[in-house]
Amino acid sequence: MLSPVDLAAKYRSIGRKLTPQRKLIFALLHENVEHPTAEALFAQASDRMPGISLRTVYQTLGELVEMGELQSFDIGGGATRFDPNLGDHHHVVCVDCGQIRDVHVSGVSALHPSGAEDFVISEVGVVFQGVCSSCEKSRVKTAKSSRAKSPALQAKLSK
Amino acid sequence: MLSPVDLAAKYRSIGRKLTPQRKLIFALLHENVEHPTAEALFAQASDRMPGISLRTVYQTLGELVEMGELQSFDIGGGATRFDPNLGDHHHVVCVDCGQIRDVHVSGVSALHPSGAEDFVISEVGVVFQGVCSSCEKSRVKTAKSSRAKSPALQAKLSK
DNA sequence: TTATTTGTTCGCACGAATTGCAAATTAGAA
DNA sequence: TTCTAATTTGCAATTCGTGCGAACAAATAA
Repeated sequence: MLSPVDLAAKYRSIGRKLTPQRKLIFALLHENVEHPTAEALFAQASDRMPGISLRTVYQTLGELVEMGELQSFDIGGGATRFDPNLGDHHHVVCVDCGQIRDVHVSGVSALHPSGAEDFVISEVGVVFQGVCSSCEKSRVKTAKSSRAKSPALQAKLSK
Repeated sequence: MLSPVDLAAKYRSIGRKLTPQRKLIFALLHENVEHPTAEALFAQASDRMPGISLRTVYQTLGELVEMGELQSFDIGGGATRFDPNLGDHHHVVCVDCGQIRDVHVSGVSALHPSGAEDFVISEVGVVFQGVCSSCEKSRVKTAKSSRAKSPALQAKLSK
């Protein structure tokens, strides 16, 4: 993570300014490991800086991504997620509660796609889907009643 | 891929009907390897069946996913992509033109996330990002002029 | 065959997530 | 302190989907 001084320098180097809003958003991103959405960051930012605009949050996030100081990704759910972790990592998602966690995965660089020989690959992303332990627990209780049927059948029956 | 007869049977088995609209959408999905969005399918469907509703397309896609006859995924760009390929496969995306291609990747099941020991993993998805050969070619021409600078700087300069 | 029930399609309104634009502010250089 | 370029904001407009109710269609019962 960049220090405030370095961040200011980085902004200056491209003719931009490190404003209080930018400083706050950058700080919030690094205090947070939940891969927040823009709206979530806006909510947090509003607490510390009442009046900050959602538009500014979007704008700043976009800039940081462009500057290479932030990663963004989509994994369903509609909203884009942001991750200040620039290191080599991947993600695990709980299909139940939606939490996203950074994980390390070895062996990823050894993966090679067959059927894309004409591509020059620059990045590889791995996403694991599963159920976290706390969701698994609450799931057990209702397992017999609600999870015995297929999703399609459930949908039909629930009408 | 399910034959029309099997698809009808599958629909019947859950008390639903294989309507002309459903038949068309299913067929279009299987004629298409571009992982279309709902809107794209709607456009294609409209050609063959003028008057079909976008609402019906969304509805049918949702059903097929629920029935396990279709996969859906998000990889940025806003719209959900649909893939009728139910086999074990992954995706490659061209960051330039946006094309998405199915690829086979061996060794995926051997990947294990460290930092998520409390998760019960059910699925793993791998997405490769890169540039396809045709984009690579058109890229070369403008390489010296536009790609020598960082994205951030380019953005600034293009104002 | 006609009436009835049940499942579908469709149009429309609404909601969430973003982005474009122009006016009002503010940070920094001179 | 002054001035200029960079920023922040609010608001309208867009895109992607979903909820809902009315009009339709298909299968069934009478």
